[in-house]
Amino acid sequence: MRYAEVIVGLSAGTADRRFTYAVPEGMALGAGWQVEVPFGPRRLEGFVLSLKDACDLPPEKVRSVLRAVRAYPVILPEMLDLAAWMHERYLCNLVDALRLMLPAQMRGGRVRERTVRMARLKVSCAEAEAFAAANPRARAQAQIVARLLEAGELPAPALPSAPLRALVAKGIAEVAGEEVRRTPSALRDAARAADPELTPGQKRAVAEITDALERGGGRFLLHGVTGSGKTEVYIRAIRRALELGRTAIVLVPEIALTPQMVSWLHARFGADAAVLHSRLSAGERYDEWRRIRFGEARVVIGARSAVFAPVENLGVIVVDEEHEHTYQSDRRPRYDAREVARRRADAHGGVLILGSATPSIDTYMRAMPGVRRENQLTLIELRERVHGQPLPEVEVVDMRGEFERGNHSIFSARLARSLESCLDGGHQAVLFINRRGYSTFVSCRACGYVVKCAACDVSMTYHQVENALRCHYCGSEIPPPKTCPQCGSRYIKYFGAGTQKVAEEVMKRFPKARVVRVDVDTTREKDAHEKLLERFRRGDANVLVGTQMIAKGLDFPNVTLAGVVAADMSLNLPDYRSVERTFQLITQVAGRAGRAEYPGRVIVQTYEPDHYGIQLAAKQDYRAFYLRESAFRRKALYPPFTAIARIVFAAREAGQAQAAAEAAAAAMDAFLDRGGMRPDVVQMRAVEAPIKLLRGLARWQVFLKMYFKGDLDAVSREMQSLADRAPEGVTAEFEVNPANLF
DNA sequence: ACAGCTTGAGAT
DNA sequence: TCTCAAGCTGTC
Repeated sequence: MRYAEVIVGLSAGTADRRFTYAVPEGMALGAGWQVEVPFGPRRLEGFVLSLKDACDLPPEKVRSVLRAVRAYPVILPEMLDLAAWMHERYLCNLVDALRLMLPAQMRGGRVRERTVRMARLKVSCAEAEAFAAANPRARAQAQIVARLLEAGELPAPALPSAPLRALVAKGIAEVAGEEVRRTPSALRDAARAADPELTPGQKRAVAEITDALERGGGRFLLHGVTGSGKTEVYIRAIRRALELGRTAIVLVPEIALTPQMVSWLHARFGADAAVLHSRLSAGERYDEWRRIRFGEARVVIGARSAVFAPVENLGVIVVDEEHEHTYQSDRRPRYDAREVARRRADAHGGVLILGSATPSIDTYMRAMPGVRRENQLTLIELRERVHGQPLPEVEVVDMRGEFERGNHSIFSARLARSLESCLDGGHQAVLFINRRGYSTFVSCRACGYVVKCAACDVSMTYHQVENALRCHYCGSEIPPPKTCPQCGSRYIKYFGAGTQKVAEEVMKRFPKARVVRVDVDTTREKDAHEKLLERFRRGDANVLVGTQMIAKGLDFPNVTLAGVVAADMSLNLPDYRSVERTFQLITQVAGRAGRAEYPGRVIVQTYEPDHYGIQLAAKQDYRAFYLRESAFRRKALYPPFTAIARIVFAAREAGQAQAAAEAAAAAMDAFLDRGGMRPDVVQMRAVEAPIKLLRGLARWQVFLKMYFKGDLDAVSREMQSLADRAPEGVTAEFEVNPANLF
């Protein structure tokens, strides 16, 4: 008798272990297979971890596997190991890790087979034509016959159903389930492109990476200035991997924001490329997954979750724009795709490439000397842009001076002049403002009241197009007040500028401007993002106004001006990474201008022109910025020199959240003393969260900061278990080095 | 997740 | 001493 060790599809702590089932005689089964098993009174999906020949449980307790859901292992052995590692590393249930590894529609047992019903003729061409001629009154039927004669077969849902049914009933046509692969639109009809000539820097980078690939792996930080052609380096490394019979994964921060990366890869790898991302339809995603699983597609491109693509024999894994925080999952399991990528590369003896023009401080530090061997990255630098264009000049404009000179508009004289001449010259401009909506907050001049969301502790943003105040955290909307809700005054004023206002001002002041606005509000619909960018690419629009979602990877040759309307907006956020993020934003924005033959100009408006983050970004001196910023982090005891962990407690009543946080903090105190860990901990306390009310729930947190050398794993385990035991009515979320501190 | 069981405080 | 509901435990 054979037995299967199964992880059942129940995401509960007490069920998060192996259960042993008997394998019925003759049932094909193996590690990584998806099964259906009896569990108490219910049937559940499960995953086989391993098979064995003996079982020490009393026989009456052992039940049998009901069926194998699919006739092949859905999870490869390497991925089973990966799930086990994630279980340890991210303190999640094993099932939750396993479930990340297959598309949503394959979970939960019953999955429809992915067939499209196709209609085709059941009789010869001559007979079909004869039928059409003999039945002149059945025009719709004749039309279908004509279309089928032309096309051979057509998807049944695309044809009028009543006449089609009639044809089937008469034996003229038939409808059968046919397996059809749905190819995502991005992959359709892309032309194969030729290889461009590499710069000397690119050649060196490719040589170093492919060398490592052939010698059993390596980990690289590819630090290349904007426009230095990092993508081409990825492509050549991937090409080599394919030549060696291996596969590749390319991760991008968000697929909708980097359509060009998708088309580049497809242009170079054709049908070898597969795309995985959240905006695919269920069917598309399943088909792509299967193409990958069965080796039909060997290059996978996708956002965070594509790191779990079921490739075998992985040779290259690229994490593009490595510094983006979208690589950290905000849901459980709270994995970091960069870590998972590294782990997969190691498991396959493959190469990991982290690429960025502005690496995170954390990553760059690992490319410096003196780092522990297992964390070490090899630094490869691309210092020159591909066509030898210079990096654009960045001008920092002091907005305080503008105000003194009587210019109260959102554009400095410098930016206004530059935009004017850019448009006069027939070129295009990109303007960034890191806030969507029209006005960033609404306030009463008489009493100073600021309109806040009723469910969240944040001020509401005025959206002019919708004429509503909107909360950017929970999405709720209210009509703008005509009088102050607090003092009744009618002097309600709108402060600050968002994308809507900037777009409006541009149209008002520059008659030549044809504006497109790109932010979450204009890109909610499927493909809206691509359509808006396409308008800009074709030249139907000449000014692109947007939030930082447009800062990445855009490559428009006719853009000669890039402007940051208010650089301070991200500089003064209450987060230790605000300077790093501002530096990244300015550098990325600067990289959008002057990518082809015309030189680019970049204008950064700020009220703090002397801030090192802004000055060094203007000089585009990453190394100097790194040295300065890492010195600050070391001194102020911020990551990566320390680790931050927190449990956020949320409850209807502030008192409940506070009590839960204080109880957990007391338990942590006891734990730290018991384990002798106190000296490693910089800080541990219960405090109100920076945003104390979110979606109607009061929030408190246990905030912990500890030295890098401390036993973070042990502390994390304790904090996770405290979070798991949160009292009734209180939700608790545990996070290590969270992407957002609110 | 959910059923079946234990256990504990009030009602008879 | 009985009863009902709220916590606890086990699910191969």
